[in-house]
Amino acid sequence: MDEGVRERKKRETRAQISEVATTLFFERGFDAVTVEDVARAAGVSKMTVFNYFLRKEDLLFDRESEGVELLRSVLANRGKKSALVALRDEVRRLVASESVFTTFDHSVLSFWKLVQGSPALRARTRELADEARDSLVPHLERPNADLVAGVIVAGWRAGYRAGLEAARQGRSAKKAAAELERVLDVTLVAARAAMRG
Amino acid sequence: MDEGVRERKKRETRAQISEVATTLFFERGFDAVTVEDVARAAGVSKMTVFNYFLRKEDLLFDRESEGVELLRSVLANRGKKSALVALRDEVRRLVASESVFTTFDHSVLSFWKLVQGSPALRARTRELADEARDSLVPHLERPNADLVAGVIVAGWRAGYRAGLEAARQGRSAKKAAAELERVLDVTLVAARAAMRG
DNA sequence: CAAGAAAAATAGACCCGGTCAAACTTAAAC
DNA sequence: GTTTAAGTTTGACCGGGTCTATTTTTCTTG
Repeated sequence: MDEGVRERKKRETRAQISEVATTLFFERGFDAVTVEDVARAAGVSKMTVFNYFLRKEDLLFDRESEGVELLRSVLANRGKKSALVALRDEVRRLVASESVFTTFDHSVLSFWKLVQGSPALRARTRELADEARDSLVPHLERPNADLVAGVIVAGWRAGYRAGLEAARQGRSAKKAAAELERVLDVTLVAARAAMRG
Repeated sequence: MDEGVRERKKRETRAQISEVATTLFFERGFDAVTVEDVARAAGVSKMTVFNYFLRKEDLLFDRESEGVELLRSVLANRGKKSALVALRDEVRRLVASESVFTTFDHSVLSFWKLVQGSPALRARTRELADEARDSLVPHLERPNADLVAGVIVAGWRAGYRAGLEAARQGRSAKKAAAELERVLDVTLVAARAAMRG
């Protein structure tokens, strides 16, 4: 028995809450929805919500940690490549596979707008960025590892912003993705420069 | 009449509150002190505290915006220098003038410890970093300005961490400051690389 | 100097995110 | 079917932060 009734219900409840919450957030904006609103709409108590999600922001960023997970796995299975090259190659692969195009479609633009509209959510993105940086440091060669990790994360954020901005201006998702790739290429150069010292 | 009783009292009250608050924070830790504690100790009401300081964190970071101010003035009066060189020169000047040494003395180490011990304060430092980045962008040459600003801020943060870490390990403030300067030099190289593309 | 305008401080109620303790419900294990 | 443990709920509580109405204080002007 891999999954009893208990486990199943937990998974369902969690998914239910997250889904309901996301819907409400898009309808009314993050700050205008209280946790109790979410709880009521999900047919559950406020405590239960906080039982599944540590912070209110996690209701939205639930699968955002997948990004950190991907980062980790790329660095873990990089063979003889340097961390920098492995990351660059992964980005190229993503852009080539076109799966990244959906990153800059309309739905993600409104997601971005939602995030930008809430101080708490913006703060959470910053926190996630710092976490990514810290988890990156051990995979980089010793001198200046902290700086290099910071540069990479700064580059990722800048690339993301550039892509979203391009998409916001009505350019195609493909062009937006290309913009992301370009900024990341520049970032790679900068990171290498930082690594040499 | 440049300053009536009204202005003077405002200034005094504000200083009083900030001072009392800082003392309490160092005594008991940021999260263990409530705003009402601060208000009571300052002989004032809670509302008055929030009247002078928008957020609780501002009670501690009151003069932290001086840094942003310095940044602004350096960039404004840089003559023909590039923004990057102007910033590098300012850092050199600070380190040479030894005024930066006090940045890594014991009192600032405990300040740092205080900040690191509180999620709210750490979040605020991240917010300040992003604000600094955004205020930097307009002063940089066009292509990749956003990325370059991000690199500079990442470098500044990394340098600061490096200096504090050196100080924490018992090295002299002078050596810690030299460490900061070294990281910033590397950052300059990386930023230049990012600028060229 | 007196009286009213303007600014600032106060008390108090209120909202929301988040935590805690204790009781209750439900599924698991025997 | 009874015990045991996990999960949920309720309700109280705390602290940051906002709002309103009231009072105190300073400034101004006649």
